[in-house]
Amino acid sequence: MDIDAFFKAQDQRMNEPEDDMDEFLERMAKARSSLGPASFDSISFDNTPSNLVPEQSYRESSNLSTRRDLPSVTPKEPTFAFIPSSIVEDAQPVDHPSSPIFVRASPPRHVSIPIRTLPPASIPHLSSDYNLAILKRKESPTKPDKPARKKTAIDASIVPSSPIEVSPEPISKKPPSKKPKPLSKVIRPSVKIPPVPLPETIDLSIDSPIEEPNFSVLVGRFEPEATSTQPQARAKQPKVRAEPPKVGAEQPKVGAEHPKVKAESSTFLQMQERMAQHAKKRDGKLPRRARDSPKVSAPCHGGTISGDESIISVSSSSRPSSPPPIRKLVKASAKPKPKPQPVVQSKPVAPKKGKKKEKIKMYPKDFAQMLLEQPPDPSAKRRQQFLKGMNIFYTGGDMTWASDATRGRMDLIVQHGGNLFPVFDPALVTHIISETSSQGPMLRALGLKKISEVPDHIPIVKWNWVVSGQEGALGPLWDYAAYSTRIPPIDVPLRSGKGKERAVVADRSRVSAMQRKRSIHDSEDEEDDEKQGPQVGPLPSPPSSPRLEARTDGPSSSLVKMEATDDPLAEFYAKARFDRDNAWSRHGEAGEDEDETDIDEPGSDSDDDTAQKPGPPPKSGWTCDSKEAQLKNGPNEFIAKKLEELMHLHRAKPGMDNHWRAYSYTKSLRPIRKHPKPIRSYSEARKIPGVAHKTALKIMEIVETGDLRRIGYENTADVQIRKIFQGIYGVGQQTAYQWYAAGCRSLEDLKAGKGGVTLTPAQKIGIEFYDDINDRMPREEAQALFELIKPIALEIDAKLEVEIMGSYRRGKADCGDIDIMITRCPDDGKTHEGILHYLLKALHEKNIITEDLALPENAFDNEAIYRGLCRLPQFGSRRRRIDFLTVPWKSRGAALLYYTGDDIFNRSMRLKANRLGYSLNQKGLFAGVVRDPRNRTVKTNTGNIVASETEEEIFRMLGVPFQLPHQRVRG
DNA sequence: ACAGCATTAAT
DNA sequence: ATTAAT
DNA sequence: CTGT
Repeated sequence: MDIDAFFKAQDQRMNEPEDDMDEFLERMAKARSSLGPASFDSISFDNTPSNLVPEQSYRESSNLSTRRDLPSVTPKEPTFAFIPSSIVEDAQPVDHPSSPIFVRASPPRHVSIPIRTLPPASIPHLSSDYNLAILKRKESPTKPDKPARKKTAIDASIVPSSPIEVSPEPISKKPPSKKPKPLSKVIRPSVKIPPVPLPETIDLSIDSPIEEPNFSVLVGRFEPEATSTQPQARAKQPKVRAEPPKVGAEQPKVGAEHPKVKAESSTFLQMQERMAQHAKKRDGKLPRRARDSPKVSAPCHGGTISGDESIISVSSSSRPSSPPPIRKLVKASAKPKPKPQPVVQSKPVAPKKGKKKEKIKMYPKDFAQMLLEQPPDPSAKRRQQFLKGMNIFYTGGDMTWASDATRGRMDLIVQHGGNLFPVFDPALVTHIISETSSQGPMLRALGLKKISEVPDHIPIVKWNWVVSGQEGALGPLWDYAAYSTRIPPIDVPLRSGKGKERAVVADRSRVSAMQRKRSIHDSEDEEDDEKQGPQVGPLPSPPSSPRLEARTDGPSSSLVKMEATDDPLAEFYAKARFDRDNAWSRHGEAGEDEDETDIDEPGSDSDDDTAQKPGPPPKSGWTCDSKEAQLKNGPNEFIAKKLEELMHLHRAKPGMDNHWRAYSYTKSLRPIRKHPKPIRSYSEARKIPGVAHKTALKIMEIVETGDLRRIGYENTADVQIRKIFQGIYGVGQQTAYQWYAAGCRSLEDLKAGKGGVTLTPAQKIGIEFYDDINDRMPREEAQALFELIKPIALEIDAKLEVEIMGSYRRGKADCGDIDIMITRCPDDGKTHEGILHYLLKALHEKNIITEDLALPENAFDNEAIYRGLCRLPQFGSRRRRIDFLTVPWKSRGAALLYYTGDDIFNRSMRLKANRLGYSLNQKGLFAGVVRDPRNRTVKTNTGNIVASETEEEIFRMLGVPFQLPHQRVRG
């Protein structure tokens, strides 16, 4: 598919007025994707990491875009653009000077959105305001039907970071290079819109986390519509505080009197016109190439580039520049490396049509060259020169024209001190940074036939790597490898966490030396651990690490190696453990052992488990199958700790990516802890279930350096703050994110209602007793409370069954909360209905329960849940979280099982139940559940309860060996 | 390329 | 319909 | 992030 097809799709769309937007978006997406990012010129974005372009850049950057002189298009009514989801991922909130709600994506996704017109009919809920909506397109292959993807999902939480600027006059009149006078006007809900000239593109930032992998964004005017779908969007709006009424007078009215969107036909015409223009440009003006220019070194580009710097409309926020040395280098090196890119005469895409400044199409190489020619930008000095000394060859998605993205990145490379190379010169280039992971384009860009032709010492990393530099230090090269098959050399490790300040310097000799070692390492990966040990160590070995030195000293036994760890006695501990574990598995629980060693990954089996019935499930692999006692204090605990830390960081972040990442760590953690001996090699790590390449690398980093730098990168201020917020009862990722986005940075901010934040009652309590709630209580205290409460309950009805569950029941030494289950045998005709109500009342009176967090819908129901805070009636006692739940007698087993946990264990049980065709919840185990094939979580029919009264029953039904509460620890 | 960790009460 | 919680 |  090419651009034509793309437009065609759009056309088509226009001709079919109403109906499904999704479909359209889908098609567009298809068209777009086949187009390839680089060629899709009209949608570009600047990926500038936020830290590179620190804070105040908000205005700066928005200027940038406005600076671009866009042809003034005066579209009729609503115009919309869709943005590929790929550019908005990982959006992070950033402060905004004037309004807390305007946050910039970070790394700021600077989005230039081409505005295209679409038939209004296809856009639901338009208003008179320019705004954004996300159309979530959740369709997944499994449920590709329309019902699944409702277009209703409009999420107004995305706001233009730079208010859409609309100048009274046609844009074309705007003085082009004019320092973008501050956004002239903000269109707000009320601006009377006489056909307002729209810029062809607008710049905006995305502020809220977007979890949907598939979505599109509409830009347009939202019609205030009291539709049912609207409320959401609206609901969120309030939080989004309007910016100070700059627009003042303009704000009059909205809605009704707003000209209804129509004029489709004219819009369409216009569109056609524009497309025609595009076509013309495409055909007529094939970009003059500088391709013929012999050597790269030759600064002979003047000719090819008609015009001055202004032609470049790099979306990056600063002018290109280049440190002198670079130029030198380039020239010096300029060997005829004339591997001209096999440039497919690809069709230029969505050419910028601007009269004043036309963006000249250039090949990446030419653009790079031009960058080098530019006078250094003084402002560049402000940027961290973390790429200094590196000779970088950058390639975008393909070798067609340098897209805005490519240009911006090249610009950034230069600005951060990198020596940008227009062409790949294996002799000089030290780093290859790519945007693509597909080999084809990459090879074309490099002018090579095989990736393996790239000298080993030259890492090929993704752009992400550069972004990582924003954090203060570049990430480990190997974490950003563009090709998993080609692991870049380990770069100079920054000594433990604090190495942040230090920039990585690419010392080629050292690098290659390391690479050599690396190769050895790799090739011998499978070899004996004893031998391997020494080889692992020598890697980067800056003189700073005694540990490494110890290892490099010579052939050392594993014991010697272990000696290098913090605890001098570690070896003995480990040895002892190793011996014990071995003995244990050999003798004691041979059968279980199998069980132990394999994955806790449920999904794997389902076979033998179903088949098996007698005895302990052989080699199932359900987490819940294997008994688990003490898996702490393993020889790899220090590794697990680090990984766990990282996991928590990921968990604190929004987005599915992080979610699964964290989940993945959860799964690998157990096996790692269980690993009987210290992990010493990459291959050894790889063998551990749940540990694949990435994690193995991390493990090795921990083993070798005692630290995991990724933790530092991940542990940014915003994450920390969000973690604090999430510590508040009733606050999760979303809320924390929103609050952060609203400008809150501390609990005080929240209390003060900064950014328009409003707290729910529960949240207020959560803040008030923040520390208490987040601290765990000693087991004894839980017990004391329980023993205090139980009699009170029994006083109300002596036949109640009162059980303490949760971590207490699992025998933990400290408890995060107290879970008390209440039930009652109904044999005598009575139930515990209403008990909870009276019990709560009594406890309140006795000041044991002090605050309520969540009251049961109906405390008289025999199935209710209460959450609150309690305390021992003693001076100085602290608040403790307490939950009461009443369950029907019949469900007590299932409830006990569920509320005893732990959660991982529960999920595992449930998953297994699912796979076996059951469904397990706190009410019982159900058989014959029919699930909606499109959405497995939807039960068409609830099935029949097959077990619920006792835990044993449920275990048995699921073929899981019964485990005492304390054995159910999985997390 | 894609699924994976479920289920529910409360809001 | 979304969010937090187990 | 892992495994299929």
